Amino acid sequence: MQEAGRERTRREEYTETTRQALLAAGREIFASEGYQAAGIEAISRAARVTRGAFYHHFEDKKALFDAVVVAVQIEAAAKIEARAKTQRKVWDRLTEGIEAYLDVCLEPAYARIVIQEAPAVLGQTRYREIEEAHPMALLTATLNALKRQGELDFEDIELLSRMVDAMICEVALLLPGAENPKRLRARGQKIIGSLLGAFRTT
Amino acid sequence: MQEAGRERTRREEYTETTRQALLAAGREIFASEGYQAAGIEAISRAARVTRGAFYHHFEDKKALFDAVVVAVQIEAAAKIEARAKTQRKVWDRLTEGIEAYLDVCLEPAYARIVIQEAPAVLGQTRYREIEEAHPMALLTATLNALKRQGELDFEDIELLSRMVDAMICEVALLLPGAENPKRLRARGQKIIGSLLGAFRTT
DNA sequence: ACATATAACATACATACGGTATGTAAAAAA
DNA sequence: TTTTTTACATACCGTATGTATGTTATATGT
Repeated sequence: MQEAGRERTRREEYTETTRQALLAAGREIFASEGYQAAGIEAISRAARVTRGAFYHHFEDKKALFDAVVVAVQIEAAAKIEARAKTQRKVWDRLTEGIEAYLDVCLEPAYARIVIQEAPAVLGQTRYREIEEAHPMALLTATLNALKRQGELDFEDIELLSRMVDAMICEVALLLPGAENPKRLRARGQKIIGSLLGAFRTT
Repeated sequence: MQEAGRERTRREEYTETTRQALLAAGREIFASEGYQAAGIEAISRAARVTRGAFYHHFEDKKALFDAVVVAVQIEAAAKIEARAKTQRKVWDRLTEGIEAYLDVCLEPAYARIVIQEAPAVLGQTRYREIEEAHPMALLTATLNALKRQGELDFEDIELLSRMVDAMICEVALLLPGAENPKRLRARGQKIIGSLLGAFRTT
């Protein structure tokens, strides 16, 4: 049995390290090969362990994928928040945050793992659960702040957030295949801006 | 060798029938079990043939899924077009079409096969190819008509269509889990309407 | 300090599923 | 009538997931 407030043992450090290795390997291979083509054997080898170790740390393949998505989303939210914080006025934070979100969505790993595959692999409900807890929480919070300040007027901020989120992802998925990405991005931002503008009061 | 303009033989009718049976079975089982869980064996059994027949008609599992998605999308486009045609003014056709599109997205089979799984299974590019050819073509055409009539002003109608499409799908995916679907739907339509309103000139 | 238990893996095995190669019967073509 | 082709069925193979069992090092209790 473990004592309550005990020091962290070396062994625990090791295990945490291998767990992280599995997570990192999964992230890599899921991003490059896709969920289905990513073999547990390959992931384990990349983490320099056997499949036994894998199944010791994760229930199954889906569980690893879930963990990867959560990790990626937490990271994304952090990046976005950092960028947003560079602005003082709330409305500027919003536009900066959207900009940052778009940049994140353009990372190939994020696009493939989170946007393209996660909804299908984890199911809509679980996917939204993760999304709501992390990157979308920022959007919702910012829009709510604007609403409290009387700069924005709409009943259902949660829904408005989702719509903006959907539009950002749509633009992000379109960008890699566009013949003029800069222009497309500008136009996309214009559309998103127009939507928000429609509910802007000041 | 086959003659050029020859009559349709009974045998050809039979083969077409089994192909349709496979397609129908695939549609059923993909909708209820999802792509990954849907076994080719199960699909073949449901179509009352063996796996040999399956592989005679389709290259592989993905090919069947592709065919199913195309069929579903063609059907969807037809439904939407029919509903839109009930209106005379182009702008009313647009809103009626959006309404119809939402209804289609709410069918569980459509939501699962087309919206949730198709992008991941077929890949973004192929998915968009199908989407562009069928249900989105209507949206784009209508918006372009409005633009020509001078009722709508935006440079990139294609992009605007995609945005509206994304918003509709977002609402549709949110609806089944909502505690007040009617209200959510109304609010969603309001947001979409606001976006279009932002580019409306008249 | 020593025995015991448990955590962190490795190994081996069972199973299932996708895909392929081959076989066959009926119908169309020659 | 023979020959070929089509539309399947059967048999088989490889691979990937998941599970059950073994092993070793470390932590714990006496």
